[in-house]
Amino acid sequence: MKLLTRDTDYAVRAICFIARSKEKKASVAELTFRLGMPRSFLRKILQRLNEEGLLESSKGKGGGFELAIKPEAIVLLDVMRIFQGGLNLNNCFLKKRICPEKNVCRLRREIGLIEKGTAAALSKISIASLIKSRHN
Amino acid sequence: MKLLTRDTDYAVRAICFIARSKEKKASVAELTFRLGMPRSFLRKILQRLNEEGLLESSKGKGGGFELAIKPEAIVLLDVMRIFQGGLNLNNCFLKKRICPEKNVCRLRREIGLIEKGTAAALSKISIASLIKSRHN
DNA sequence: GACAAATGACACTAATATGGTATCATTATA
DNA sequence: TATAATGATACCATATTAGTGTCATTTGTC
Ligand code: FES
Ligand code: FES
Repeated sequence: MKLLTRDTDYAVRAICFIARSKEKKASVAELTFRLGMPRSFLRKILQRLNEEGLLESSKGKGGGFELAIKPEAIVLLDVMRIFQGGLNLNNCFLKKRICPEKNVCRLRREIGLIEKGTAAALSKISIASLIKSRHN
Repeated sequence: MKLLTRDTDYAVRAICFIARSKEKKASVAELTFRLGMPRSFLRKILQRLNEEGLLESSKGKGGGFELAIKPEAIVLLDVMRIFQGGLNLNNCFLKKRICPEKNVCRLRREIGLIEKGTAAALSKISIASLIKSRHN
């Protein structure tokens, strides 16, 4: 299984590119060209990031996307949550009902802890930290 | 996103049940009844666990499934790998080719580390440790 | 104002994964 | 030989993932 899906991945790379660019702003055209992502798909992703408040868009000629908040303030988990809904415990089903032992279940407790650990790790990695090195 | 899919979950619970049962063996009928899982689905899962060497099956009347190895030797990651292919880095695509920066990419390195950490945590939880408490 | 260059909104599609069912064959025991 | 079990395997329904396409709207420039 994959921790990050494609859209999360594209989103992170696009955000990194924008954060690193001189103008602090980029159009879909430029991003498509520089990052080689499918144009329409990328547009959808950027629009979503705009809705969610990570990016800010400007329409019309010369428009594009820029960061809405500082690169230190954007972490992987934020992006992941937008496209994948974050980490989540799966329910245990017992005859199609949610298992009554849910709260005492050892398995569920352990998995819950692991998910928390993973989420914490994903929260430590910011866009700022990613763009320090030359590569996305 | 969910760390474990349904089949992994069912598998773990079934293995726990078998490990805890007096006879150290159980039939699909019994498991279906006691764990309330869809019968056919469970069968498929058990067959797979048999193929993969975690369980051993006996056919014919009085048959069923028993552990092929000690409960201490089965960890969550083993089961997960069988049904979900384990944790895996997603490839970065650049114009439909695998990204040439893959090896120097900061993002990929960080994600790789997180996956390793998660996998390590999943490897620490054995069936033996799960069946110590009364609940799966 | 006309035009071009940009995003907004949103409907649609294709491919794959997930969750589940069903059937017939084979084997072992009583 | 009847019965109770698994083996093998095909099938199905739904959800998720990945991606495309179109028309509307906004904005800067000539
Ligand atoms: S929550 Fe149902 S067995 Fe764990
Ligand atoms: S591997 Fe391609 S940008 Fe990270």
